[in-house]
Parts: sequence; structure tokens; C-alpha cells
Amino acid sequence: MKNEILHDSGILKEENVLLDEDPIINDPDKKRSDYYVVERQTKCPECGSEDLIGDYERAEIFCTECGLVIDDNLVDMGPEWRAFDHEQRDKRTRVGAPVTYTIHDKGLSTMIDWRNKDIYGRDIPARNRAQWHRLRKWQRKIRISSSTERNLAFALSELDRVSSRLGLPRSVRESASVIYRSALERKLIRGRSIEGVVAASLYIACRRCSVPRTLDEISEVSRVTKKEVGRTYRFLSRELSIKLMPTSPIDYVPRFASELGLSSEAQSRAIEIIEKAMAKGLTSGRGPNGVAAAALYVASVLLTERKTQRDVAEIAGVTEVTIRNRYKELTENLDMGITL
DNA sequence: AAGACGAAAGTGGTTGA
DNA sequence: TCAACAACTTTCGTCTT
Repeated sequence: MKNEILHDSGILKEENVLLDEDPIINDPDKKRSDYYVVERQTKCPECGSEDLIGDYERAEIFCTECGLVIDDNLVDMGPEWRAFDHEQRDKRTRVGAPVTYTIHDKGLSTMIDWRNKDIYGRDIPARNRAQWHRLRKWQRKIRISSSTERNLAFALSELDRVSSRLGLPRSVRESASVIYRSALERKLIRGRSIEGVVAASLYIACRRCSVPRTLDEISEVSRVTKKEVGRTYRFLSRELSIKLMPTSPIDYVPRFASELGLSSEAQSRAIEIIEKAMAKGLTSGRGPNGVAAAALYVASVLLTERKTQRDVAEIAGVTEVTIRNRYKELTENLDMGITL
């Protein structure tokens, strides 16, 4: 059963609604990701194509024809887990507070009222006041019982703030909070700012989930310099022995391309170029965003959708000079048929 | 006039003695 | 700890469209 909603960009979307006759829910062969493709019969405003794909890993909906990203702030509306019967389905829809690593005590906490009244509103006798006072004191101490808990509570709200600003999907946030927790457990935060470690955890989580954000982008929305994020991230990955593959320039291509308004042919052309360049070893030691920018620039020229170097540079977060250097290397070493 | 090009000097971080 | 180094940036003058 489908329920139509009007998206704010004016595009009609469909949303899956959990109903008894929904076949996917009870099909154990379906993967989570299968279930989450909820956009159907939607039209791309650019080319009118109806082939849209919702990519919940990157939190983007894009058109397979022209590559336009229609919505890059996708909210994961599906149920928390797969459900196999009625009872579970009721429990597992995304309602209430699921247990999550992003809340410091998972939302379980008790407060003792500061007023000296009992539940009927009567005053508490003076002889008991001291006892209540002690209870309150201890309750406060227990709730946020240690500096560790205070730290975590602050860090997780900061993490939420930063990742909202970056439009990061839930999976990345969970992953980042797990990283932060283990850093805290190993007492690696001492001597470092909480913001810095939060930013670094997010950076690691982003790269792990192949949703790369540059150090620049992260330091822009958090109150940490790029230098500090970089230092902390290296420290964390060493101490927690997190192995990270170097970011592939290809991971940046869809995001940059859609921000530039390039077609999907240009995207795949750029990816082709990058693959060739990687095979020839032209990308090693080079900043991946610079390589991605140059490949996109070349692709845009080849397909006569030319973008200026400045526009590409700005979106990719590199300078025009870097793009020039990169694409000079590309054109010199790769036979691309057409001279620029 | 805007964009592309390239030289030269500067910056921040890594590496190896 | 320091110098050498590679990648990248900043700045600026010149050429091209």
C-alpha cells in the first residue's frame, strides 16, 4: 500500500507505509537495502527520466539518466530492523527511543524534584528534609556519575550538531559515536579537546562508510582547525588501530558532479579517467579531491559541458592551479583521443 | 572582460639522519 | 631536533577567447 507525499522540491514521492499485506516485510530473502528503495514513479526535473535511485548510504536521491541529485538530505524512514511477525513489527517501527550509541545513557534516567513536596503535593516534614537533600545529591551524582559521563553527554550532542550540518546519514553517526566511545574508554581524550575528537571520529566514520568529507568541510562546521582534526584523526587511527584505505577520488565524483550540475555521462567519463589514472599510478600521493576535480573538469570539456576551472576548484576545495597541474598530468599521460 | 596559463615564492606536514 | 622534500596554495603577469 502506498501513500503519496509531496516533497518540498515539488516532486511527487511515494513512501512505503507499513501495512499487513506488505510482502517485503515477511520475505527473509530481501535485504534491508531492498526494502528501502521507496521512490517510484518520480520524475527528474532535468531530463524527465523516471529512473531515480535512493542511496541511503550516501543519503542522496539521484537520477540515473542525468546524475542530478534531487535530494541530498534523505531521512531514513524505514523500520529499525526487519520484522517477522505482528508483534515485532509493532515494536520495531521507528517510534520511541531505540537503543542507540548516540545518547549517553540511552535515555534512561531519573530526576528527583527539587521541591520539597511528595506526590500528593504535601510538604515533606522538616525532619525528612535532610534525607531528601542527600537523595537528590546522590541521584545527581549517579546520573552523570563521572567526568566520563559528562564528557560523553557533551560530545554526543556536539557530534549530532556537526553531523546534522554536514547532512550525514545515521549509519555514519552511529559509527562515529562508537569510535568516540572507544576513544573515551581508552582515555585518549585527555589533553585533547572534545570537539577535536568528535570531528576526528566523524572524519574516520565518513571515510569508513565511503561518504568522504574533506578535512576542510569538517573543520568548517566544527570549532576545530583543519590541522587539529588531521592530527587527532591520525592519533585515533593509530591508537585504536583503525585501518583506513586511502580515499579514492571516485568517491568524490557524484557529489561534486551534482553540485556542478554535470550530466551522468560526464560523471562516468570522469570515473573512467580516474580509473585509468590510478592504473598508471598518477593518483598516488595526490590529494583525491584534486584528482576528482581535474577528472571532472576534463570530462566537462570533452563532453562540451565546459565548467570553469574556478567553479570546479571552489566546489572541490582546491585551487585552480592544482586542477591545472592535475589535468596537465592527465592529458600528458593518458591518451584521451582529443587534445585540449 | 573573463577565463586560462604558468612562474615563483610561501605554507604546513612528513621523513630520515 | 633539524633540514630536505613533496604537495598544495597564493599571488601575479601574460595570453586567449
